[in-house]
Amino acid sequence: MNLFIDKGIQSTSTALIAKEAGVATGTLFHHFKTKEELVHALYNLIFDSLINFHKKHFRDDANAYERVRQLWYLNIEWGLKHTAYANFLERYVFDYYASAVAMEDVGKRFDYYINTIVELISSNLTQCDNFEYVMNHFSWNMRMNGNYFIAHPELYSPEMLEKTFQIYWSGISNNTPDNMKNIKEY
Amino acid sequence: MNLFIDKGIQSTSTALIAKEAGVATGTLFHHFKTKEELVHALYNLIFDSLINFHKKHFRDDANAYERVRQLWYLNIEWGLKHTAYANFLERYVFDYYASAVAMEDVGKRFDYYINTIVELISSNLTQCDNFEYVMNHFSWNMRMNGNYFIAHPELYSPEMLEKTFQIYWSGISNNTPDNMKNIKEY
Amino acid sequence: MNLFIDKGIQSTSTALIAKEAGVATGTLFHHFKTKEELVHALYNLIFDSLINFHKKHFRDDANAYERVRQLWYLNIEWGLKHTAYANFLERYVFDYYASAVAMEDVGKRFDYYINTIVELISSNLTQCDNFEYVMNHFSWNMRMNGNYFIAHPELYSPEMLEKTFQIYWSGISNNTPDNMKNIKEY
Amino acid sequence: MNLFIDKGIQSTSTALIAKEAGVATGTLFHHFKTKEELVHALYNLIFDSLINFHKKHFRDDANAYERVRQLWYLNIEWGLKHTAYANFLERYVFDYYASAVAMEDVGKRFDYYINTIVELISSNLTQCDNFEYVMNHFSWNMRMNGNYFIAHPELYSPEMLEKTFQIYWSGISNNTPDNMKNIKEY
DNA sequence: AATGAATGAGCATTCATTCAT
DNA sequence: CATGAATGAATGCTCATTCAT
Repeated sequence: MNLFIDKGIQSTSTALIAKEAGVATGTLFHHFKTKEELVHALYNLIFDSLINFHKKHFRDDANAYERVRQLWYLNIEWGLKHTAYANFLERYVFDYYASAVAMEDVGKRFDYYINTIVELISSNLTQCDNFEYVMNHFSWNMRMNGNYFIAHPELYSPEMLEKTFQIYWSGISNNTPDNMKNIKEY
Repeated sequence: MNLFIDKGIQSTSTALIAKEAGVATGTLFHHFKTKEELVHALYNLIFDSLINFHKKHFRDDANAYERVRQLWYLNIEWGLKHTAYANFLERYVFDYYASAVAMEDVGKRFDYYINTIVELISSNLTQCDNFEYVMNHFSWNMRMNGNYFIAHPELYSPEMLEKTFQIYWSGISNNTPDNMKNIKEY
Repeated sequence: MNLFIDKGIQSTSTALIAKEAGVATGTLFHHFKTKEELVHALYNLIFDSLINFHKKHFRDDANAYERVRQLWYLNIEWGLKHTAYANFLERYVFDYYASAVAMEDVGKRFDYYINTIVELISSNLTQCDNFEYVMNHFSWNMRMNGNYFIAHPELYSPEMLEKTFQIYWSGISNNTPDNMKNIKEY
Repeated sequence: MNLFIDKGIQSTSTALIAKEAGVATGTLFHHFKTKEELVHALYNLIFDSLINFHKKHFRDDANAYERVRQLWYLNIEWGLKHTAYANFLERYVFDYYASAVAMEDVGKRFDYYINTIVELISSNLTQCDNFEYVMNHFSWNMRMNGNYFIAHPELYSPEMLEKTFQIYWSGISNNTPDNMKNIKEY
């Protein structure tokens, strides 16, 4: 995992992985048919950690707003607890961006996540009713903030975490401040 | 460029580039000393296109709010005009993320961009006065929206573009709607 | 080794080495990190052979004249026993002439060789008291004669070998012929 | 020539030669069909210089001993006058060692050189009557001494040059020192 | 289950040479 | 005569994968 984070997944050779792991190259291929399978197994391990963290703490009975706030907190706190995991996930997401397989799997296990966004929209709490957009907007902002806190741990505090969520929520929520009503055409 | 977008920069071999370009491999290295130089030359070409688009349309005399809104529009519209350029940039930014050289260069040519954010903060228009955070938050949201419109061109409309900016701005701006004042502790 | 002798070290490709060795190119690089490492390993093997031959037969307790004569004999006889080794060494010495590393290593293991020349000079047996010159003169003449016998094996005989040494010695030595009359048989 | 001396003939690319010469690569091949032809032309130029220097100063009417002494002086002095030429020749001789063509050509133009050695032997002045051996021994010792003076110019003096010849001559000559006492100054 | 030598296609790069201008 | 872009085979080296032990 550390090699993948430091050098990138493609640039890390199986020989180096084996050496770092203290085993022979052949051993790698005894446990994993291909390098990709190894990478995917690591991804699953980490994704499981995330899901389990969510499962342990996520309160399903809260309302949509509270649930989306929970997801924000849980994701970022998990990332801060497991910075290497979070860093690996960033690498993985990018390198396998196009991989439909991974995304389908994510969808299945992220049902509570999806449901939250769906309910958020159907409850008319968001400015935008396009599911994909809201989902995308939520994921990116969460990732951005998680990465930011990992890169600048000294800036982290419960207040700052709450503030980041409020920045997110002020943006997407349906509450229009009065002073935004008359926007001049640019 | 298309190969880089489809397969990634590392995974595109010089042999394939040459074949696609209809020249011999040697010819590549006659024009560019290394593959990296070729990639960087392409990046410069594209970055120049972006900068020139900005220079052509950016009104420096507007206030900070209007300038940040201009940047949002200009970036996204440039991306929609040159989707391949924008896609390449996403690849490049990730693959060379750590490259300090590239970032330094960006900083120098993005002075008007940086100045806008600085003034935004000093004018007390933002919820957060940390330059790096506001900058990061702006860039990511802009990139996200740009990518979103490129992936879903059917959703693009001037109204939708304005809406995405308002979502961004409602988030980061200092205007707190009344109904957000009493946030329950979760 | 044979390829290096026939074509030169630089002009022998790793692909050809592998082919001649009956292995895949990759196998070469499994055993030796670089071509240079392979060449150096071969050199060490051969140099070890020379040193071991010397160690086995060289009588350290003889006087300087007898020791230099021994070196002459041992070098040339080793070359005749291992003509390919000697030929490779000629190639290597030239190609890596400037290589300070190799020369340093040679110096360390050739202490008895150096000591012999030093004592030869300090015993006032040579016409010239410049160490570097005497050393150089000795090495070149020895190499020349070794190569000559390898190229013309039909000319080799114990008498001819002795004669070559006497030609060398008559040149460098300080002696009038009279005091050279009773040379003990080595 | 300087590139060949510094980097070796093979390791100097035609592109670099052209650049150093301030012309386009194509221009090289306009004047010389191949790189080898260029190298050979340079060799001829330098060899001509040597031959001309010999022709200018060589006194054919001297006896064999005096003639061989002249050759020693002329060769080494030419080398000291044209160190780069001499260095190139060393490179060339080695890289094209096996080249029979070059050697044949040398033979034709070195007739006075060959004749000298032949007469030396037939006059019974040498310890050894094998032409090839005496020739080889002479050439190597001359080259060695020439290279030595080029590498250590501070050691050169007319006396030292005479001494090197005497070391050579004491070695190969048939004479007891008594009949070597009255050497005419050349 | 573990090993590590062997594989060979693939990689970025070099370079003598050609040729249209 | 001069140019320099174009060529493509060749080079040293890498690497995911295999397989006999």
